[in-house]
Amino acid sequence: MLSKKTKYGLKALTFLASQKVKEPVQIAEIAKQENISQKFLESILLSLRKTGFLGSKKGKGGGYYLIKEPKEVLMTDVMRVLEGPIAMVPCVSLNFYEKCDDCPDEKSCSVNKLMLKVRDANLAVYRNSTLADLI
Amino acid sequence: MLSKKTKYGLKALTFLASQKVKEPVQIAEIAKQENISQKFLESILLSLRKTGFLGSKKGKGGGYYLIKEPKEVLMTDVMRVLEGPIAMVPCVSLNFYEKCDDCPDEKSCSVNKLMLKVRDANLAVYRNSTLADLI
DNA sequence: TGATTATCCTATTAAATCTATAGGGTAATA
DNA sequence: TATTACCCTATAGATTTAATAGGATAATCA
Repeated sequence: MLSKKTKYGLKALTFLASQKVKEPVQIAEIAKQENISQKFLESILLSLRKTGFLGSKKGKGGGYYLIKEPKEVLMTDVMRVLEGPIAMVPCVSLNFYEKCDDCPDEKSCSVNKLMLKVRDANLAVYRNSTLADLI
Repeated sequence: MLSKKTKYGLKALTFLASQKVKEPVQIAEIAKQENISQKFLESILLSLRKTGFLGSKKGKGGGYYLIKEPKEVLMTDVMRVLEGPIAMVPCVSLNFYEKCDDCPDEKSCSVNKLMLKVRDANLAVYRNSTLADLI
């Protein structure tokens, strides 16, 4: 299942990407428009800022804004920040590789074999999708 | 993340599929060979039996065995039983469709748009994989 | 028949994760 | 200097996952 965090994060990014005027948008505004708990959204936007997707401005007229052009924002990067590893098991993860405790040999592991295919399929989708494609 | 239930279930199915002699295999044997908690595996095998993947035999010489030929066992079916819906959000699920509370219009939803592609990619993998391919 | 074997089934608990909320701090603006 | 709006940590509630406990039931074989 996709976490609410990822769902809300994607909606917020899309919302910002579809703004005509490139001015900061307040958390409250995004939360209201997208039916998201404001406080929860706050923490999500914060993490998107810390990972370089968003910029922010404090005080009156402040809010969040996209740093890059929507077509420059790859879904692989967004998903890794919001949802975590794209692979369903650590032993097939490119960026978060970890060996399984139980499995003595990855080469002969059926789970490894299947999940490798799944990872590749998902990567292909995310690598071919940008924020611009979601609008 | 893939649940342990699914991971163990897949390993057990593969273990049974790779048996030379088609005789029932005891839970304890599978648990030992695959490093799985026996009691946990017990409940997993039970659910695989109830969903028509496995047969069982009680008493001495009893155990679990595959009902179909490995190449007849589709991963789409296995995954839906073990892991649940293949889709990451209910609004793009073929077999477990549900409308989102928050989202007013699926057609214009960015999450829906992206997750539809992901679902299709995953389905393609699972539809093209059988238990025989995992050995 | 009776002892043994192994699955069947329900309930419960422990741990982890996810989602949301609370409450105040900090910086920018007018 | 008052107001606005982001910043940050802590925590609680809910849900899911993983594992365990304990016994019931059915089949086999001596």
